[in-house]
Amino acid sequence: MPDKHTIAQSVNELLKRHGLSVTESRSRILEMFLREPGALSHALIEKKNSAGIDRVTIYRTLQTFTDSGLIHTIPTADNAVLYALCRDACTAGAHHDEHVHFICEKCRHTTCLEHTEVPRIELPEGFRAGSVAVLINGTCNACRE
Amino acid sequence: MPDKHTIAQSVNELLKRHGLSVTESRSRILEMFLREPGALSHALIEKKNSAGIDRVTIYRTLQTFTDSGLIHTIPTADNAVLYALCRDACTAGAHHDEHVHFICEKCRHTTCLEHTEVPRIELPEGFRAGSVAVLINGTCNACRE
DNA sequence: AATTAAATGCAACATTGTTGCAAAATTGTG
DNA sequence: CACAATTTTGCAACAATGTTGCATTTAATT
Repeated sequence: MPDKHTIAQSVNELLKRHGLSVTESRSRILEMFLREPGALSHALIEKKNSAGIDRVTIYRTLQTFTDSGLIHTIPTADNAVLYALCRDACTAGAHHDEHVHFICEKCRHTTCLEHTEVPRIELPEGFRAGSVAVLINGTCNACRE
Repeated sequence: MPDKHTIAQSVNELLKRHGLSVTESRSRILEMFLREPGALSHALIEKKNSAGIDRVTIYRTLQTFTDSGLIHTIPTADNAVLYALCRDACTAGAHHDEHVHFICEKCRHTTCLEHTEVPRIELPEGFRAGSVAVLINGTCNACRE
C-alpha cells in the first residue's frame, strides 16, 4: 500500500487534473477509491465515512467524479450501483471503461479486470454498438480455495 | 401481434408449467411481458398497470417470476433493474440468460439478443467465471436512420 | 486580504423497496 | 360443486435511497 504522502499528492493532483476544486470531502472520498482495490458503493462509502461528510455531499461528489471522468459506474444485477476509479485514459464526457468487471460470489468484492479485453461482438443487422459492458460473476483469485 | 386468445392461453400455460398458481395479477403482468418485445422495469409496469394492482404485489410477482425462471433481471448502469422473459430453457434456480442485452440510446428500449452468443472471455489466473452478462449501449435496428 | 464563485450541510421532500397481517382468491379433494 | 387448506393480495406502516432549495461555509482568483 502506498504511503500517506503519496496518496495525498495523488489525490490533489487527480482532482486538479480533472478541473475540480480541492475540498476536504472530495479528497477524502477520492482517497477511499485510491486505497480500495475494487469498486465502492454509495452505502460502503457512507460506512467508511468517519469524517461525517453529509449524505447529500457524497451523492453530489460521486456525480461530479463521474461527470469529470474520475470514476465510472458499474451496473449490477441487484440494483446497487458501484463506482470505481477510471484508468487515466478517461476524461470528462468520454469514459473508456470497456474492461471486464468481476463480482466475486464469495466476498462480494468487485474487481476491474483492466487488462482483460472485451471481445468484439457480432451484432444482428441494424444494431450499432456504442459502449460494451461485461459483468462476470464467479470466484475471484483471493477466494479460491 | 398475437391475438388475445393465444396470449391468454400462453399466460395460463406458462404459469402452470412453472408451478405457479394462476391469479389475476400474475396473468396481467405476465401478459405485459408477452406483449412487450423487450424488457420492462418495475416503474414501467406500474405505469401500464391500469388494473390497479398493488405496488407491493408487483414487487412480489417480479420476485416470484424471477425465482421460478419465468423472467430474468438485466443490470443497467443507471440503477434501474430491468426484467425480461426468459427463453424456454430457463427453469427455477437455473437461469440460462447468457445472451447479450442491448440498450438503445435513442428509444431507451432494451432488447434481448437471444441469438447473439456471449464470447468466452479469458480471465486472469485464479478467477473462475460463473455467469457472464453483456450489456451493449448503442442504436437499435428500429432507430437507425 | 477581499471578492467571486463553488461546494457543503441542513431540512424537507420524493421515490423506491420491505415487512406483518388480515381479507380474499386459488387449488386440490371429496 | 362446495369445502378446507394454502397461497396470494391489499393495506398500512416502515425503511432505505435519492433529490432539491437555500443559507452558510469554503476554495480559488486578483
